[in-house]
Amino acid sequence: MAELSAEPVSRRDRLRADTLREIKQAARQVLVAQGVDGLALRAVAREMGMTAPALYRYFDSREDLVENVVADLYDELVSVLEAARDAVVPAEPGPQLLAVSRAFRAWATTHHAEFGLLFGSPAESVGIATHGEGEGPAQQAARRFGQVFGTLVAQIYLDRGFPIPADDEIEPALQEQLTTWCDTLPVPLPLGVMHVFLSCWIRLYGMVCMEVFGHLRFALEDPQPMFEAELRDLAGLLGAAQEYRPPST
Amino acid sequence: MAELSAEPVSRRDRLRADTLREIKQAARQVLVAQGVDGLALRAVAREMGMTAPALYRYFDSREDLVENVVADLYDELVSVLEAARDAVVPAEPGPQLLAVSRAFRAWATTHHAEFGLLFGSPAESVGIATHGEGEGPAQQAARRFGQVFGTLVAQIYLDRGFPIPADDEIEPALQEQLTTWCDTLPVPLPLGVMHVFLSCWIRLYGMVCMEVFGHLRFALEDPQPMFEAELRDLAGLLGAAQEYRPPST
DNA sequence: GGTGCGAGTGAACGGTGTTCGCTAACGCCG
DNA sequence: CGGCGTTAGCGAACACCGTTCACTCGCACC
Repeated sequence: MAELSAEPVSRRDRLRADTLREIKQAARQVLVAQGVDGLALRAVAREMGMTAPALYRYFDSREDLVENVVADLYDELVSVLEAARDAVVPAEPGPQLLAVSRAFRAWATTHHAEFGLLFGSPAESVGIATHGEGEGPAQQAARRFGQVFGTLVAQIYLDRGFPIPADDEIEPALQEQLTTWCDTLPVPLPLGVMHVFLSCWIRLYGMVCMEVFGHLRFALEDPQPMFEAELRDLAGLLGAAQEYRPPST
Repeated sequence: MAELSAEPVSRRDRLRADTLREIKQAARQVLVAQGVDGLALRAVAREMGMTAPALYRYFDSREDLVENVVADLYDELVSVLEAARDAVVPAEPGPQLLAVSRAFRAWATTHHAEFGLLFGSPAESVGIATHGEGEGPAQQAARRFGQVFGTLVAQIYLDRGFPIPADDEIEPALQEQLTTWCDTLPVPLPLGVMHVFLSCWIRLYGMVCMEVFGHLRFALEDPQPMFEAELRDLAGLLGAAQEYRPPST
């Protein structure tokens, strides 16, 4: 009952896939234990009783490994967000977006190093490596991540709408870009929705980023209340002000 | 006429200060040329015809050097922002804030590596190094940087006011923190002003950060129009909607 | 059952941050 | 003016890094 189908999964391939998983898992452990810059090939290899050159059978370079770890982290984050979303009853997009946003902040604040890798400066991580050409696995995973928020906002808009700027209120240069972006979506939406979504995401990203990177300590010791205030404001923008509820915890 | 006063500036101290300046300048050149992770002690020393161990006469560690470079970069950024502010005629705080915000984005987009060092993940730069204890030179410089925006917002509020939330509309936990922050200011301001300022700064930071770190490429090719749209929105929040003007360039 | 392929190793190269012992020049004081 | 202490700077060294290369071993397949 194992491989009835014509899968070309030889025993070797299976072992290889296992080691590949184990490497990424070890890399992740090193990442959380030692931080981003402590993520050394030799450390990863040591973690799993191997030597550093052996890793080159599985990844082209440290950069390549990091990129795959990033992709895995995105996928894990997406799972966390989806779990938070699906735990909301009744399943209305407004409260779901609140839950997902809170889950995002919770993940970020409890996964410092990982968050820095995904959302910090890509100077020494990834992003421009496969620059210009086809997007690497990290970019694709990042896209899946964005879709969690995007589809919820789209759902809210389609369900009952919220105030959006008219097309001619948007600067032509921005209009054009939003249009080409909009054309990549399966469901056509007004440009104003994309605008509002971007603006909301910028605020959420800015808030969480500043907190995790410690750039909010000059004013706030515990940024959680400020985060909730921003969240309430964002809910208002999406016409869900009456749906805002204080955090359950 | 040189040192008539009782300054204890011996010739040695003067030379030392000069070399210290030269080191930081060289470090900056290496930073812009090689990026953040290329900022190696040996590279800095090579740049100025020295050897790496000699740098330890001036800095405790690479971390220490980077922290001082960060402080210098903050100061330079403050100078740029102040120049942009003072070039506005007539000197009204609304247009000045617009100019400063645009100058901030311009500096960020043209000084990638430096921006990442100042506003990116502090994992491998600075910030938690002097953690808990007295703030290092970088923190102080960051404070001066924030004041450029803060005083302009305060000026706008004192000049003609803008809508702010009442104290009892702010969650108690946030109220308390805003109060302790407010108490450090020379001029007492309503808590709502601090709230609005924080919210605006979060949006500005989020926008610029996402652009510089490339996290906006999934939607926009040229983030400038979106930045202007956000700016106009922020001007509206500060009751300066009618003062908004498209960028001069 | 031999053979080829691939996983894994150890050594090596050039690079890094950092420490230590040394030299040599400089400022200060007698 | 001469000796002395301080200090800037150097070279070697250590441990670590990413990466390459020659090599061995064991499994899979013909």
